[in-house]
Amino acid sequence: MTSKRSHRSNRSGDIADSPKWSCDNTIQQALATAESRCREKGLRFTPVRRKVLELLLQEKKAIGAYEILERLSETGFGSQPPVAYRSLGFLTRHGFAHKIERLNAFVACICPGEKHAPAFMICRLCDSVTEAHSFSLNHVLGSAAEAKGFQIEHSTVEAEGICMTCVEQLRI
Amino acid sequence: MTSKRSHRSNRSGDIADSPKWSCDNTIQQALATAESRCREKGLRFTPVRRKVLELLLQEKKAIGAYEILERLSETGFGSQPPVAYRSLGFLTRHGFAHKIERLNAFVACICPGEKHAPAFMICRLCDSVTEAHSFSLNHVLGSAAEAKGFQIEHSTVEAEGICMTCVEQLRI
DNA sequence: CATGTCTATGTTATAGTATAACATTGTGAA
DNA sequence: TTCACAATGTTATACTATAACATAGACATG
Repeated sequence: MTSKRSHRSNRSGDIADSPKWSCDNTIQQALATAESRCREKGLRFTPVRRKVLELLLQEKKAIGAYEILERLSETGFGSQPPVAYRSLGFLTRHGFAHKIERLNAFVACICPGEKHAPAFMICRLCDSVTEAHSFSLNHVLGSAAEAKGFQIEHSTVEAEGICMTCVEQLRI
Repeated sequence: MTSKRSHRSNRSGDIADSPKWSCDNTIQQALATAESRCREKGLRFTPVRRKVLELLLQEKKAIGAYEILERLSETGFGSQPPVAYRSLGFLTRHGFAHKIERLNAFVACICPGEKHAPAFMICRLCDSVTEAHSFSLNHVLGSAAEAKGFQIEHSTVEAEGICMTCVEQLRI
């Protein structure tokens, strides 16, 4: 593949790629939060896991396991897929990151360590992924399921379209 | 992988696997409907495409592209991945089938050829996939997006859990 | 401190999912 | 008929993910 993902990025790659969205401060803060959440729960927030979360936090986009892996190995960690997948598994299992199913890629969570059923907005122009929480969405989904006698254990809600920033770019 | 999917099927495979959920009658009817929808829209409902849809209609579960491919080639069609992927692409693009992102697998659509934003209920015990339509769900999702200035073009809603039948089995 | 146990990391190998690119065939309009 | 285009078929390869086993750390217990 010249890849679904890279063709998605053709437009405005300059916008999405260069300026990191969060300042280091925020990232360090998020990492510290994750660390204490882990301590509380008796989980081990090891160096690889921390590094993977840091990499995710540095991006506004979702990143694939192999891109993570590449950056990990540049930093001296192992260079084989399980190294990335295991940390990603840990982070997603414990609510520090999410997998975006439509992209086979991952994002940091904005409310780390909490139980929640988020919805994601994926911009097909700038590739940004935004996490949203909607009580009513989950309520309605729950009702729809209940009506069929279905017990939801995990929900995936992903909307693809155009984000506000890109919509505005188009109007100009 | 001994595979996520095959381990998912360990329980009650007997229930889900043997009896096809729809009688041939219904399947033939669905195929006929698809055929006329295609005619209306000037689309070509070719033999491979028909066969793929038929295979999907025969299952209550989602099936992977390679499983489809295998059955296709047994029936005399080509045996290489694009053969399956192209038909699946056609069927999903035009609303005759859906991809279940969490499973990397496909299901026939229950309201073929219509524009709609379905939600799916995936049973982790019997692997059944049920399509549901909820106006309010889409409404709420749309509102949540609108609140962020996001324009939804396509939505993916997939709930994983336990279906009514399996819940009842557990209670017995 | 020694030791056994459990978790995490690292590696090799391989399975599973998907598409690019090009050759060939079929279909329909001019 | 012939041209243009869509569909099918094939080869080759890219991308995503996990199994299985070896090694190394963490940590509780005697």
